[in-house]
Amino acid sequence: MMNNTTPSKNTVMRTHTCGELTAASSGQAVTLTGWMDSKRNHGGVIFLNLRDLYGVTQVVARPESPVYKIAEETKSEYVLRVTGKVTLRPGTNANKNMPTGEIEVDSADIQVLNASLPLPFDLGEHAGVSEETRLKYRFLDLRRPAMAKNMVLRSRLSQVVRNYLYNLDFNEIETPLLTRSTPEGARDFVVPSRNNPGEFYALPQSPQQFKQVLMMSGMDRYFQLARNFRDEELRSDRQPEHTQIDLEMSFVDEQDIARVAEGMMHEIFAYLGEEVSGPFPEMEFSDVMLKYGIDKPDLRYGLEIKDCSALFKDSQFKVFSGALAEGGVVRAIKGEGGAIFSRGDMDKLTDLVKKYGAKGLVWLRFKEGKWESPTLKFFSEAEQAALITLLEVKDGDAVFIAADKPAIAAPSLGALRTELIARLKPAQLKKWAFLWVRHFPLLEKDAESGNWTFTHNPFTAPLPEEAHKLDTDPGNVRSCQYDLVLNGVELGSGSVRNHTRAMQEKIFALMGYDKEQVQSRFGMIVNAMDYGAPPHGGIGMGYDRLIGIICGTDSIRDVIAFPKTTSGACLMSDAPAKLDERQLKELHLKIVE
RNA sequence: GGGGUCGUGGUGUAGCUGGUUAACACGUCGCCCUGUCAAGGCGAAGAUCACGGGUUCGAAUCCCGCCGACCCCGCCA
Repeated sequence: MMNNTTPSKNTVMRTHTCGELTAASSGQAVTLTGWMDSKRNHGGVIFLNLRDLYGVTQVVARPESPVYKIAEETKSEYVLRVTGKVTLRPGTNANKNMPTGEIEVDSADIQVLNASLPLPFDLGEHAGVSEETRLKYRFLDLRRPAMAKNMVLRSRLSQVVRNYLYNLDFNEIETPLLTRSTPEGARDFVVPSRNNPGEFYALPQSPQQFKQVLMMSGMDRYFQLARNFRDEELRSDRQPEHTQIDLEMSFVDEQDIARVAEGMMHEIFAYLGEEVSGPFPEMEFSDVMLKYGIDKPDLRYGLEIKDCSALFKDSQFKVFSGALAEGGVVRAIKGEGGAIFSRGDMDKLTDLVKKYGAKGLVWLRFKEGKWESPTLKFFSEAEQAALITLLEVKDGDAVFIAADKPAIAAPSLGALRTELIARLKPAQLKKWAFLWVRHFPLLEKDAESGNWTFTHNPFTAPLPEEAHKLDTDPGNVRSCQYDLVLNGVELGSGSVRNHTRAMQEKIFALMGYDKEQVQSRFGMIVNAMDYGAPPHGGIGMGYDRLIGIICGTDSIRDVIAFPKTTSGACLMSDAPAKLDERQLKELHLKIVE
C-alpha cells in the first residue's frame, strides 16, 4: 500500500473517505477508515454506518462472511478500517437523504483500530445535551457533524480572507503576545516575568499599537488573524480570548478602508453562495441611536423608533410632561401585530425596559379602530389620532412609549425593539443587513472620574473639520470611527488614526494625561509619530462573531474549538489551576487569600 | 458587583401545593430478528435527587448556605 507519491486525503490506511463514494464507484475495491456511527443488526445482515469528517458510508456485513463476528462485536465510536467492494444498494433501498446513499461497501475485512467506552452522551443530531457535558467532553462534541462542519467552515473562510488580503498586497505580520499592561480600558490578563522579579507582561487586548507602529515602519498594509485577550465578564458573544481579522493601511481615508472590508465580506459570502456587495448603507451614529436606540441595529427589520416629544408637549400625562420638563424625550415604537400581547406580556416588556433604567413603559393596543390601555385616559383625542398617523398604526398593532432622558429612552426602546422582533417575528426585509455606523463622538464624560474619555479607542482621529472644537467643545467633536454591523451584531470597528504627535497628545491631554504619563504608557507609539508617521487607519473584525452569524448560532462557543465557560473555565483541561509552591517561588509570587 | 433560569440513573427530561416501590424516552447489557438507515420486538441492570446545614414524625419537594452551567444588567478603549 506504499503507493502514495502525492499527499492527499487518501493515505496508506485508506483509499477513500466516507463522504465520496457514489454509484459511479460501483464495483471498486476500497478501504475506508472511521468511527462506528450506528449499527443495525437484523440477526442476519448487519449494517454499520462508518463516519469520518467527510461523511457517512454504509457498510454491510453478511452472516456468511468472516467479518460478521467482528461486525457483531463493534460498538459505538469504535475506530474501524473496512475493506470491501462498492455495490449499488439493491431494489428500493437507496437512501436519498445520504450523499452516499446509493451505494454501500460490502465488507470483506474489518479491523478494529481502537475500541471506545460507552459514550457519556449521544452524538446524534436529535440528542439533547447540556452545554456543560459538551464542554467537558469537547473532543466528542466536535465529532458531531454540526460542530465539525462549523470548524471546517471556519478554517475554509480564514483561507478566503487570507487570499483576498494577499491579493490586495496586505502582509500578514505577527505581533507579540507578551506585551505591556495598560491600565485603561478592559482588564488585562497578565503573565509574571521570571527574569524580572515583580514585573509582568500583559496579553494583548488587540494588536492596536503594534499595527499602527507597523504603518510607521513603512509596511503599508498589514493584516493578521489575531488573538485578543480580555479579562472581563463573559457572555454568549464574548470569550476571554477571541480572534479578530485585524488590518491596517497607510495613506487611506475612511472610505478606502470601508471598500476593503466590503470586498472581504463579498468574498466570504460568495464562498457561501450568497450575493453581498458594497458599498454598504451608512448612518450617522446619532441617527442610529435615535431611530433604533442601539448602536448595532438589526436592519433586517423596519420597526423604527419615532420621537413624539412635540406631539406630547402639552400632554396632561405627568409621566410625559414630567420627563419633558426635565429635558427628556418621549419616544414610541410600534409593534406590528402586538395587540395580541396579554397584560402579562406587557408586564414582561415593562420589566425588560426597567433593566435599562426606564421607570416604566406606556403601552396601548389598537383593536377594531379603538385604543385600549390602562393609561388611555391621559391621552387627548387629538393625541390619540396623531399617534395613529405618526406610527401608521393599523388594527392589531400595539404602541409602546418611553418618556425619559435620551440616555435611558434610547437603550430601553432599543432593547424593546429587539424583543418585539423576537416575539412578533416580522418578515425580514433582507437576509444579510450590513450597516456602517459612522462618526461616533470622539470623547465622552467618564461616569466615575468626570474626565473626558475615549468612546472607542484613544488613537482614533477627530473628523478634520471638527478638530478645532477640541479646545472649546470636546463633547461635540465627532470621530473618524466606523462600526460594521451585520444583522444586529457588531462585527467590526475601525477608524482613521491620529498620525501626528501633536494631535495625539492633545487628545490624551483632554483625557487628563500629562506628557509624562503619555510617555510612560504610550511612549512606543507617540515616539514613532515623531519620525515620519504616515496617515493611516484600519479595522478589526470579530471573526468568531462573523462565523457565528454564518453558522446560525447565538453562541460563539459553537464556532470555537475549545471555548471557556461563563466563569472562564475550560471544563476539559480544568484551566485555570493553582501553581505549586516551587513555581510561585520561581516567579516571585505569593498568594494572598 | 447585581438579577434571573437550571442542577434528579450514562444522556435528556417528569415528579417539586412534603407522605412510604422516584416516572418516561434515549443509551447500556441479554435474548430474538436477513435490507435497515433516529431499524424493530421482548427482557434486565442502572439514581446516596449537585453538595452542606436547617424545619418536620417524614424532604427530590419547604428554608438557609455553597459549588457549577447558562442568560441578562453593570463591565467589555
